[in-house]
Amino acid sequence: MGKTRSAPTLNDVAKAAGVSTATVSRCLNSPDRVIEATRQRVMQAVESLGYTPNFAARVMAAKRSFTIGAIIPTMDNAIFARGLQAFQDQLREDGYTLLVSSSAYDPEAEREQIRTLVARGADGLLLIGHARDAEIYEYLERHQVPSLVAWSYEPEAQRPSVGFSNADAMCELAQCVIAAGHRRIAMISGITEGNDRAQGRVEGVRRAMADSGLDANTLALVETDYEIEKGAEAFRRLMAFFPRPTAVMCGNDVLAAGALREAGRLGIRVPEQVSVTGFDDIELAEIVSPALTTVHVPHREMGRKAARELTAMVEGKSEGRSICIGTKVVNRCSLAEQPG
Amino acid sequence: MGKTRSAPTLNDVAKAAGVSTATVSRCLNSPDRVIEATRQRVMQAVESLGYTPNFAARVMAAKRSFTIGAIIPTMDNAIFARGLQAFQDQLREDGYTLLVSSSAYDPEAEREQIRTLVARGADGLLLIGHARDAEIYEYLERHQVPSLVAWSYEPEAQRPSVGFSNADAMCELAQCVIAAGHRRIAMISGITEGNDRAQGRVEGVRRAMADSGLDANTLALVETDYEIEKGAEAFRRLMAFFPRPTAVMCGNDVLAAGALREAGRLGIRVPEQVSVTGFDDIELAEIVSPALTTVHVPHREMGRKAARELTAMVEGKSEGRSICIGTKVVNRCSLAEQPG
DNA sequence: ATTATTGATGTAAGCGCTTACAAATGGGGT
DNA sequence: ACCCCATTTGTAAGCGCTTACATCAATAAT
Repeated sequence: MGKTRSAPTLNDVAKAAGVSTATVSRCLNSPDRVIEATRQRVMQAVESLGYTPNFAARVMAAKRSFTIGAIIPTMDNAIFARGLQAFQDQLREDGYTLLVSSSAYDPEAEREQIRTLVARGADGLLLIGHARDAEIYEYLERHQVPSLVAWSYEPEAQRPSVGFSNADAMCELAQCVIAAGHRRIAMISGITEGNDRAQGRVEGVRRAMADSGLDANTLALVETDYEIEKGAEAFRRLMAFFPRPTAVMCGNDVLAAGALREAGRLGIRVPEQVSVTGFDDIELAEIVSPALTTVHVPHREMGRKAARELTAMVEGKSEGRSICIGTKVVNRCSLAEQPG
Repeated sequence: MGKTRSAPTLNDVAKAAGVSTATVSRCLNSPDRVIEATRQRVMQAVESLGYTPNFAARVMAAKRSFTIGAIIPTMDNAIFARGLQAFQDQLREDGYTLLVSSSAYDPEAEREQIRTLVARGADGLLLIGHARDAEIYEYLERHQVPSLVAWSYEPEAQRPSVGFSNADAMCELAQCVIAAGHRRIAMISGITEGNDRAQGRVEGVRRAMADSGLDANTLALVETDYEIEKGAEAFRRLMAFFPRPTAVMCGNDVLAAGALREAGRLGIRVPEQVSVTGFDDIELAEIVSPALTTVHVPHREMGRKAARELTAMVEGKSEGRSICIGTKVVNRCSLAEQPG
């Protein structure tokens, strides 16, 4: 005891098994190219030495990492959690590993992360939304790293994407709000700059208003970060407007949860006095009271499909298609008929 | 146009700048070992070629990755989110990158992830809780990868850890519950097998009961996964007990949120009829109604301190100390005096 | 019996980087 | 003028792995 062994290498295994490094490598990567007896001997050695291949060396030699990178705007709340989990599950099934990092909604940080992930040998990248410098795509092309956009679906964009039309989905919800008799509509949106999902959602509300003969310019709009407290703050501001809005549509469930909380603090009853809606249908939507009327996004489906498409691209089996995911309005309790 | 350039290497930069690869490498890694004029010329070339160092090659040559790995039991809910975010922030400040993966509370998966992270060249590892095979620690030692345990503090464990005593913290909360007059106490715990945090929390409740002269064996205990719906289910079962418990202490806020929701569905008023408590004080605790009385864990502080300690270990500046983080009970609305 | 063919294994050339060491350069100090 | 030392730069040896190609043995075909 006490003998300081250091980590074994391919070479050590080869020696122990009495074969060449090539054979060991083959045992590990394409076992069927090696005869049974040899393989057993090698695996034996691998086992007893407790050998783990050095990833960096492998990537370097094979120019393939079986790693997919994903850059999401935030990990702070659950917006991306479920979809990403499904993405990862599917990747794992197909033999890939996922590396995640968050950009904090900062384009500069995102660029940085993309470079990092590529430098780390990611075989493909999952990006959120389309808004992004062309230069980045050039960089990816140069490094021959395919990328797929999720949480957004724009068939006319040149880039492949897996997601849904944020505008259409929100428009549908807005139509429900209008159908419930609301005329003084307000919206708490995420920051729209550089965020096509947030933009789309605002656009959806405006479109529904215009379609119903309402003046889209009367939409009381507040933009803020995706945080519960920010949602609360925005709601308070909106409630000071005159005439006071009767429905507050939120850019996502997190903002809506904040709005609900503030309503509670202000003694405003939801939905009796003011209706509130969300977007995403994350777990939170069912927990708050009243439970949120929101847009359900099939995150798991989106995640899995994105994974399948991206690996197909990585393996040269697809040029990169765009896939549309359906959303639907789910009616809970936070939206009610506008009284009077 | 159309000319397919491929990613530039150190060599390309060296040629473009008219220096050797060693000089370029030095410009990038220890700029002060290179004279100003040369450095400018090199940086110029780096810039114009759009060069990004190949990470795998760098790790391989330098045997240092400036990457820290963290394996957490789950990403599904927010339990680890805030602490991990702080951990990452601090790491970044110190020039490290964080790689996260989740083990889904499966020891086998955790072992796998640890190997993966080490193979990827992680300089250090953050692990959650102490319960773990000795073999794993041997493996880490052999690969000379320091590791730090978080979310738990056990000075008598040989391994360094940053966290708090789960038992003490829960005991304090249980004392509050008992002080409020509750005698029929129930607990919804996470799965305790292989989870020292969950074990500690149960132990804390038992200890408080024993200390107050209650029979710890009368604790009605249900173990379940950390999911809202599981918490709800467990709560329902507990409410069928006779005599019915007057206080339900939950192993974390997520379970408590589920309990609260089920109470609503069953028409049981909290805290008038039954008190409910949580643990962690994640955002959720304030959102649910009634807001949860829970144990506040300073996640950010824990994350930052863990990061500092682990990097110190990686850099050979520390042998691995254990750091204790203080928790405190926060009184909101879900715990009330036991009537009668 | 001889040759072509197939399959298992070995040989060795990198992959793109860091770094020990060598070489070159440029002052002081004498 | 000479030597010494410090500073800057270059040379080249790996890091641990994969894989194209060479080799070799065994079997099938002639």
